[in-house]
Amino acid sequence: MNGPAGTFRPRPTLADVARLAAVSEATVSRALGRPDMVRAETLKRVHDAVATLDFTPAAAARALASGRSAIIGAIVPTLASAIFSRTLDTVQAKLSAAGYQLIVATSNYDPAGEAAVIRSLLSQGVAGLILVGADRTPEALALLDHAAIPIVTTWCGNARFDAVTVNNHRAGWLAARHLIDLGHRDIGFITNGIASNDRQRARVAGARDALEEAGLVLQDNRIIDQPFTLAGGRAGSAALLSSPLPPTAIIGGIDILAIGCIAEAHERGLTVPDDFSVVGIDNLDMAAHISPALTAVHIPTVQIGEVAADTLIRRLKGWTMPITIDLPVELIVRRSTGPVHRHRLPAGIRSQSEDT
Amino acid sequence: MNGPAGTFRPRPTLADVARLAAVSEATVSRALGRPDMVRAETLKRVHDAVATLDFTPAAAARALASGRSAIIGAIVPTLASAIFSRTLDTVQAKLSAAGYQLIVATSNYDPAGEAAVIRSLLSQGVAGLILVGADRTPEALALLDHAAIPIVTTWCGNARFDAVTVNNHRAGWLAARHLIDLGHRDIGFITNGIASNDRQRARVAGARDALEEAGLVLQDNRIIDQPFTLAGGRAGSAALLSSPLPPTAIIGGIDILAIGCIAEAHERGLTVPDDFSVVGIDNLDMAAHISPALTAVHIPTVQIGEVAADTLIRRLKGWTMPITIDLPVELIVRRSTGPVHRHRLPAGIRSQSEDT
DNA sequence: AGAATTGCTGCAAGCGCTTGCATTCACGCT
DNA sequence: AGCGTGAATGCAAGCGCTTGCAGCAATTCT
Repeated sequence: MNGPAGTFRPRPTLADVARLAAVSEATVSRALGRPDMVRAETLKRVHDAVATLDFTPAAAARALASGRSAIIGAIVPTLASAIFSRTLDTVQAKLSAAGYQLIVATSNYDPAGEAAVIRSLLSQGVAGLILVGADRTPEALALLDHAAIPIVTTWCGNARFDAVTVNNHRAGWLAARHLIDLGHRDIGFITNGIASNDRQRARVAGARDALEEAGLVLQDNRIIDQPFTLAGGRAGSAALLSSPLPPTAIIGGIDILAIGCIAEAHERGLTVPDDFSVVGIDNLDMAAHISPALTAVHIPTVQIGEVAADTLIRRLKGWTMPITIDLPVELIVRRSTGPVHRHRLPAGIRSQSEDT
Repeated sequence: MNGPAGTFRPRPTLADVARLAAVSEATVSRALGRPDMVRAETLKRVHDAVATLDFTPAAAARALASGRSAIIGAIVPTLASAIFSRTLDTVQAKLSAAGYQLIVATSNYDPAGEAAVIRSLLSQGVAGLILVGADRTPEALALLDHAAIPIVTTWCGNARFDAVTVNNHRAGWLAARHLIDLGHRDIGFITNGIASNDRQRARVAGARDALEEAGLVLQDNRIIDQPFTLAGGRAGSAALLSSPLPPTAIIGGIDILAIGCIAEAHERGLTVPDDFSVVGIDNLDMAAHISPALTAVHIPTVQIGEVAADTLIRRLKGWTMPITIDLPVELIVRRSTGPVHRHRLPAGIRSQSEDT
């Protein structure tokens, strides 16, 4: 289409190589795929022919004939989030090093959309699939079960598939616990799409549990649903701060949301953590560099990608034992959290009205 | 592998559908691909059969038989940068809506690596390719020319391929010009890999030209090479600031670098823009929300993705006219730039030593 | 009414590989 | 010398689809 016209020469095929090397196609095929099956001298002839013709096997033909393909699919909610794109960067690198290609598709956090995407990746003949989370429609599950290919879910998992998980519940718990230890009694949580996002659901639940262990409670009106953007974080914190008795600390279900809170604080002339504390979950690179540096629960995204890719590759090589690998999360305390400063009614009194 | 064993049932094929619908395979194929060629009643029978068998055509077979594939490739330097992953997010969405799959691969900013990746995508039989930049090894170029598939380059381009570009030179120029207008005479530029990164090269050149138009010069020691990370931005600004007579303003070749500069300023107790001004190029979401909000040249990444995908799709539909679309860049002035404050030697005197 | 269209459908030949099986050949053994 | 053995190669049958061409009715035209 763009190349110089007239010079068109069709791609060489196996047959061309075979002819040039004076062997059968079968031998060429084996020379390429199972070199141990051909005599060294023949191998060399084939390789020479391949080189002079600049032959590259047609993946489609290979896939059709062998029933195997070298392409694996990944479905993430979005690529526009550093979280997933970082993970995919690693996945891609690992896969590519192992000779696989990566097809990526996005679901936009929509379970029904995910099912559709699964279907189309499956029809593409992917050899394996990397998915995010364990929430899935029955249709998607049926598709997956029927596919008979290795699948690994990331971030969250269940016994159905291999999984590389992270304890999201604990992430929420750590965030809340840290705040409680600092004396916070009233904590807001900005999150998104709890109904269909198991990671967020678990994080909120973790925070709630930490609070309850301390005899406190995460009121429903302290849980704010906002899009996963800085603006969402700002709007969420604005909502929280505008309540008559605002929380003294806010947890962002993801770092971006937490960073949005800090931005909103700047905008309002409030200072973090003196006016309120903020903790994020993810620990993006960014977290350490904004000011105040963000206290955050670290989610090892890069490792998730590494391990997920490794797990998939192992499966493709014949590994048969189901496996789920849980990667540790860790609280990184920085400057965005501090002890409660503002005058607040003592918790004992407030609880009268709030416990009902 | 994960599904319940024993229930294994091979994927239905065209033949199965044909049998069930009591028509020939050819008719099924046409019913699926060119419905206008099939009588309405037949069409319905086929569709029913497809539905009851839950048939999905095998992409590999289709590709092999037809010589066309529905998968297109994108090669970006990295997925770990918001810039490219945002663009890909759009590309993916557009492509998917048009019935194409997206294979992504990364080159890690390495031209030789890119050539290898191009080769493997080509052997995968991609129907089209989206590339970043116009710098390319001869090997890659040969591969591309020979491939005879539509190709669109993004960010930078040349007449060889369709391109969706952005005037990187102007981006650098705008950034520098803005600073010059504010009275800055000595400007630092943090960038990376100019040798093999045409976008950065153009941005630096743009800044240099703006300076020269004003009778100033961008000294070589004011151009700092650092990795494209926040830490790189910090290190770069640290280097610049540690010179005996530091520049009064710094341009980050990408926003991340500029944000790193601001982080470094905070760390050092300096304030931006009073102690020095900072401008970025990209205008990430983040830019508006950090403090001080970053003055930046806006690069329309989302639109680049949109337009690139559209261009490719149009080509795949038969469009034959070479096209290059240049998208506008724009300076967004925020709070990270201001007039020169610090006492500096008057430009006239300094120029004695610096002009040589 | 007969010929020429037109609209649908089927036949069958691949697309470029892989792979089970048969064949060949060179050894080493008895 | 005869034969089993194993290694290397070739033969040929697909893999699941697409598509040029032919066949056949139903129309339309003269």
